[in-house]
Amino acid sequence: MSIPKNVRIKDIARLAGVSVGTVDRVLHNRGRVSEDALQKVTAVMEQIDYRPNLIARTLGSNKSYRIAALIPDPTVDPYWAQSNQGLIQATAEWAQYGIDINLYFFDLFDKESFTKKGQEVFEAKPDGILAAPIFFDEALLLFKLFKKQGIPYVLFNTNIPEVNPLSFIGQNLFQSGRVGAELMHFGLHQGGLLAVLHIDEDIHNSVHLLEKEKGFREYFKEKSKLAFTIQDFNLSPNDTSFKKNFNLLLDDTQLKGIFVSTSNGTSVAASYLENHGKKNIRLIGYDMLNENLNYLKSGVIDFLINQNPKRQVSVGISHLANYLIFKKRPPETELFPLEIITQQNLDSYLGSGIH
Amino acid sequence: MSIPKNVRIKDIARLAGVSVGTVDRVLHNRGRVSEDALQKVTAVMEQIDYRPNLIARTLGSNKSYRIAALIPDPTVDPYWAQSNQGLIQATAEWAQYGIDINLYFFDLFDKESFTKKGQEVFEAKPDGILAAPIFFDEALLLFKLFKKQGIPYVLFNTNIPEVNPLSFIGQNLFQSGRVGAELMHFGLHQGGLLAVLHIDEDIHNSVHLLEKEKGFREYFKEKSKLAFTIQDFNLSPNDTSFKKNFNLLLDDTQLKGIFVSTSNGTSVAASYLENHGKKNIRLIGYDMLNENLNYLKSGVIDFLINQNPKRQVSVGISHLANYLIFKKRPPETELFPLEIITQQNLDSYLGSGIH
DNA sequence: AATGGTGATGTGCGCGGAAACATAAGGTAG
DNA sequence: CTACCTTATGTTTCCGCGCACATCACCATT
Repeated sequence: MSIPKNVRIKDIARLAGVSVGTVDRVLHNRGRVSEDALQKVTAVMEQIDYRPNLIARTLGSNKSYRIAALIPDPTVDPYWAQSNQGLIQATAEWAQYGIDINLYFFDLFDKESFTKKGQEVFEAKPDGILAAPIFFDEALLLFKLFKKQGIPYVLFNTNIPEVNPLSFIGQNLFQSGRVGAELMHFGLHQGGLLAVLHIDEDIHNSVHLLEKEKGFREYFKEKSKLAFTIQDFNLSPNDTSFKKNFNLLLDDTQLKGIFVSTSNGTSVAASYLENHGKKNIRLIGYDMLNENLNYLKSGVIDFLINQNPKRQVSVGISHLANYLIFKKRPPETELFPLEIITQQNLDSYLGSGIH
Repeated sequence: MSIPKNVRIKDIARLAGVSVGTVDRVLHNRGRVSEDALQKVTAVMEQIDYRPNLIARTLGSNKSYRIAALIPDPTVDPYWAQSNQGLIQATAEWAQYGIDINLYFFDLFDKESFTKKGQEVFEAKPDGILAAPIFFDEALLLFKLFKKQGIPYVLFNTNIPEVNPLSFIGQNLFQSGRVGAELMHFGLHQGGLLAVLHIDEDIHNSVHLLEKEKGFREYFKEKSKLAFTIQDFNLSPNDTSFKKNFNLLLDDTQLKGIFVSTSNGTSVAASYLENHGKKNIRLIGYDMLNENLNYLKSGVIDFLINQNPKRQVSVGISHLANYLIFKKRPPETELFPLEIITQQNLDSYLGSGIH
């Protein structure tokens, strides 16, 4: 076994009969290199697998980068609070590599606030951007601007393929609906009514919630031999008729299961279900928010599908940082596994450092 | 917002009024420092959050470390083949940090082979060891030896707390059995017979398989309102009576579900179940081996619990490498999440880079 | 008093790459 | 022909740390 002592720029220079400066210029196409020298260097390069020492590169350059993070205000929403946790963790992790993360929080229910904070990001001229572009039209405009400026951005949670982000991080929502359906189906041995609830204060992400519903419906159409009716409800917890409508639904003797498409909605549904006292209704929802975990432990919620907002963010930052420091291109889209959380595996998820 | 320009050793030296050499000696408790100087330096250290620049440290030292990996021969077993994948990946990942990984494969069914390969590792005097110590007694002897030598070792898959590894990476097997039971229970609406199968060519890890069974049984005792009989079987696929026994089990009209405690056994059980043609028997097993995945896709297997051998190894190497290079102590035990794999979330797991 | 030992402290080099800087050759305009 | 610019190329410095080595003060031994 030969020891492939890592090739250095110095080695290439020696082999090509030029100086390290020239090799450096060739490697970074900085020009100012004669045809002759370029030939010699590329010839050597082709024969040798040169992999620059990233450690040395980072140390030398000693640049510092500013990344702007544009997410909904974490103080008013537990889901986005988890994203923010990811940011805090990433800040600590990347500080010593000269990555500085600046936070821009916008109001989850106010499109104008998104645009305003987006403007602020623009004026700050960061070296990279991580964002949850939950308002489609506004985000479209904003990121076309960033594209023109050549500032790289990574999107998470919600994709906007039209603006061609450096990378998108999230989940396959359609498939996520199918997983929900599968879990639901697994526990049922007779037909009946299934409810798909979109409980949200706002309708901005209705398109995405609908994806989950479509997957949920498709699975049942495709797989189930039993007869199920699937009804969907768009509810806002602020609505006055919310309580009435919900209890009406729970009164239906045919009701067998509830699938909630939002993380915050999951615990709302759970609280109603618990108060109503009805047993044997399956409840499947999203995400490891504290309230959800309590209902999972007490058995009101059967399954949670984990979207892992914290890790989405931390991977997003990591992609940006690697791109800025090491010029390493991240995957165009990174779809997270659709993790299934139950009463019994919950602790193992909480305990593992990854979450 | 003040910019906390990263503190360097030089800064500490300046603030404490000593030279960088002295600071260095204090930081690494190398001694040869006067009480006076030590006071001054520690005083500064307490006021300042010094975090050494790992980049510079690695670059400068430019040491190379040899890690020995002691695992069962991956060519004869798909489970250990996945572990080996993790090793291959880790080798590439850590090469540029000067980490050299040497492989030592032993025969999964031969204790002497384990001891022999262990001896070889010992003679090679590596800087660190990653091992799957599946033969308890032999491993006990071996690692006491390494402990005496002061060579750090990380264990995975199977723990031997008696030898105090630098870190153990694996899963809570008891809880894993509970998860299996929970999933089983979720799909059943009437009592009957449940079988726990330990299908293994060998009995070496019987203790660990038993942990899973204990968890499985406890869950049902604790949670189920229906009447279940749980029977356990120790089977070896090489055994002549294997086929007969298995079909006898499947003929039992009371049989409602099968829980297989081993990854290789899972597909064996699945093949018998499929051939027998009996429907509505739940099958739950372990790990994303190719054969298992096929049976999961075709619906013979309902759930797989993922032990993630590949990631266990890659995390193990990462812990060792960080310890050797950066002196960063890994957690004493790192228990992986008990991931639940189904037909519908399978692709999301295969697609995500983590697995 | 000269020598040597010891412990405390400071200095300087090297790691690999990036980039500023220095040098040398060649060409052009006045 | 000189002054000056351009382009190709080589040389040096810097990044932060670890470590080998140099230095120095102090004390003991002969």
